[in-house]
Amino acid sequence: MKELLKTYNPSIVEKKWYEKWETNKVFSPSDNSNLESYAIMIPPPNVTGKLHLGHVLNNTIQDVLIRKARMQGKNTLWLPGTDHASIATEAKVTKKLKDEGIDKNEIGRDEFLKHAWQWKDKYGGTIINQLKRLGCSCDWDREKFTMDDDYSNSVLECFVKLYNDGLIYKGERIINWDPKSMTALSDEEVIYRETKGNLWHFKYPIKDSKEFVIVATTRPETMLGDTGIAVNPNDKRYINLIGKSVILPIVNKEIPIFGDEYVDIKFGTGCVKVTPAHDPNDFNMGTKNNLEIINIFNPDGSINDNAPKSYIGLDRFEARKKIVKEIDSLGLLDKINEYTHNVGYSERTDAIVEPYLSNQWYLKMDTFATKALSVVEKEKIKFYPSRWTKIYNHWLNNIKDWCISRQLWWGHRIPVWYRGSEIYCGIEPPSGKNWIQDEDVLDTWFSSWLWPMATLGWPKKTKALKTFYPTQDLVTGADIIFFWVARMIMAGLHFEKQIPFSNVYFNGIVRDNKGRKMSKSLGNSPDPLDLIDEFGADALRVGMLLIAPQGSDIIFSKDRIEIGRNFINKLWNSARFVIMNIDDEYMSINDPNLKLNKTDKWIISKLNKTILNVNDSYDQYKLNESIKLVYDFVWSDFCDWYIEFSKVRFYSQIKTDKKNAISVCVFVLETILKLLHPYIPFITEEIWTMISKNDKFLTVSSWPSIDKTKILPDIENEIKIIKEVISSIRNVKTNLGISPSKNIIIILRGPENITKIIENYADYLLKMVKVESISSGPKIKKPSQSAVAVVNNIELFIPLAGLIDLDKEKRRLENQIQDIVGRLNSVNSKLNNKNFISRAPENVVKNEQTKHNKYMSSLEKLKINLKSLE
RNA sequence: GGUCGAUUAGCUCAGUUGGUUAGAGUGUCACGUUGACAUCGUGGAGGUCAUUGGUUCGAUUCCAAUAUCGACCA
Repeated sequence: MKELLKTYNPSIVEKKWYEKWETNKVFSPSDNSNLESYAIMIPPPNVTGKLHLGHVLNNTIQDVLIRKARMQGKNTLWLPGTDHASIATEAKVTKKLKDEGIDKNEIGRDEFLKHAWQWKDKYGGTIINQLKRLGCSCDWDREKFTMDDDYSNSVLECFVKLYNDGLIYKGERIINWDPKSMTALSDEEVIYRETKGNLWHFKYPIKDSKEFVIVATTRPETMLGDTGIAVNPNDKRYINLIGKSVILPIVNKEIPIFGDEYVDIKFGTGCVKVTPAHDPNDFNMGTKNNLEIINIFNPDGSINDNAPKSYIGLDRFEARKKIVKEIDSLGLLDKINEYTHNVGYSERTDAIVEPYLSNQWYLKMDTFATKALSVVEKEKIKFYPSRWTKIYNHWLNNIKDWCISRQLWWGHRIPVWYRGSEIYCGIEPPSGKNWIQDEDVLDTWFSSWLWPMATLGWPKKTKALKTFYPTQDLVTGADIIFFWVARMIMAGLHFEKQIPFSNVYFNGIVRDNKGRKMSKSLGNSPDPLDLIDEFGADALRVGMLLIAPQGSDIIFSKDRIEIGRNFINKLWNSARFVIMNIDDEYMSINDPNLKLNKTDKWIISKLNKTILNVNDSYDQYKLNESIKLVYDFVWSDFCDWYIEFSKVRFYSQIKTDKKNAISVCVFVLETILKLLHPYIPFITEEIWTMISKNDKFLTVSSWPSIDKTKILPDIENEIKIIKEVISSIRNVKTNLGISPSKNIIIILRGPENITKIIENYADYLLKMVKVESISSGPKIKKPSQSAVAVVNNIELFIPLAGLIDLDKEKRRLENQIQDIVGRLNSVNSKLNNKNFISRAPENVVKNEQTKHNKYMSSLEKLKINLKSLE
């Protein structure tokens, strides 16, 4: 007999199994297999990032899906990797150098990149090791980094193809400029937040007049670049001003007043200062009305030498203060209103984004968008939850060209070469001298949109690509639906003419117990590794998933992980009990010598039902539901009832009884381990090794099959009656203050077909609720001073002479009567309604009538018994 | 401002062709340890299913409006 520790200790077990799995390459699929393929590409985290709870949720879901597919016998690939996160990484390296007194621009591009690679080598890999601690079953041999040589080559080839197809162009436009990292951003990288500010009203003197126009602005500093004043031509207040001009204060320059219907008559004063170089709407008005375009900012957000001398070099916010002060001193400040408006911030650096006229590379999006819309509309790609489809559609229907160039060094350098006015696109420079490569790199998402293909070797026609592309499922946060999901769909359709995946599961956001997002600044984000150390990875995984309904945000607290740990411990102890009792060779479930009794058939029936429901839940990507089903089966069916039933046979004098019971226990436990393995891989593998005769890893064993012929409603019903009898006796004992260990006898009055069934379980009633003897009969007399329970139309009497407290028993019966009366009222209100009888479906009416009869019968019995106490 | 989602027990959440006086875990109360587990067992209390209308024989479920919260977009 083996003896296990009373409490499960995850730390040693988890380390041991991960090493064994890795050494034995159980996570590595074949590129040459006839089996059905199943692949998931990890959303690559930032290479120098650290694991947070969001990653835990996201990657646990992927691991659950991949482990189940693997057990289902598919050729299963979960491909891991990381991305280079251009802006964030460059900012970190720049800061590190600055702290060491090194200026990035002084050391130059090549030297800077050496430092960046050192940084990557130092911090890269941290998150990969953390994923291993979590139990992720990725094929680590295929790990990719978006700046690996082969991957980089894929990105550049992609650029060249698109350039040659005329889909990439360079253009001068107003873009979103991040003055902190000094690069252009795409529209998606700007986050708008409501920000308290002011609406400053300035008076601009009208030329050759003593009058003014009043303009309102949230950004006074931009006035240095004003080149016109716009009014709505339908605005009667100002119609006579069109064609005149104003003298721009401070700059002292004449600028025209013109009419443009774009101006909102109701907003502000109805007069708009126009700064074409620093506002997209002004840019449109400016080009339409032939205004001068004056850029007044340096790339770092300071004022350049297009401004009056005293402003040159000032930071934009310093300049703002100075402008307001100077306008005021000129007597031209009309008023200042408080004003809350949306301000754009850089997603990566949180700097206020500056609209900035700049020459950038763009990708034309219209044809990409049309195709990407179509595959989702036709449900070739499905979203879970489906509501994200609308958001996806809306974005694609309003899409603008994608600004893909970034003024950074860390990333894929744009493969375009210049010589004088000549331009050439290619990975290698053309022959001849003096070709200079474009200085910019590509947006990080321009590399990760190729992720499902380039990780498999695209554009080379590799075996891996043939075997695993298209992939099946993608699991990601909805916050990158545009950045990444939509663009992968575009890239897949354009380059491989195939969707990159069939299903997209959007996992929710992990929040703290006050509902706030986890963030570094709030310090409300626990380190997952600490949680793993404290509770074990299995507990963390199952704790998170139990509270993670499809796509909903989850409120995190340690309590949840304790629930996970408690479940792990419960499973451990149920296994401990089974293992302690394997002192003999147990039988296979298919052994003809195995004799199943009704409790065996019951648990097997429940088990098959559970597998059926679990499979259904998986099919709908309801992973919280499927784990809950197994959780309930393990705890409420297997542990609470089946194991308790089995103890009767474990301690029986008949040897075959024990052998039968332990055989079924082992079978059910093995199946439980299989069902739970995707969720809690470590402990299930550990227990599997201890009980299974099979020397294969659980990780690569088979997913349980269903035998519908073993789902037996009659048996389930019979056991239900027995459970009710047992619960009723417990209820009587507790409520009357009788010790659970007190032996009792019971007397059953009612139809013999039912009372006989109950009598068959005498051994169980003795073991579980100390029933010494049972007598029964349709008309047997109720002993005086006995408690009563009504179960399935049977009166169950417990003689308690000298022990019974009549008041307590009365109260108990009155409570039960009250309950039944309530139910009866509800049924009667339906049955007394003629419309219900005539219009409700027959089976519903019949069901209500059955309930009515049942309640009436119970009520009658309870009432008589209550009366007999008086 | 537009679009979408949420609102169920003290707390965290389940609950689909509309039909059970609505379920779980946690917390709470009482009781309980010589044969798996106190990270446990047994029994109890606890809900006008946000509000108001509508559809229906019947609404937690479908529809509309309102309130509150959240997300995305402008």
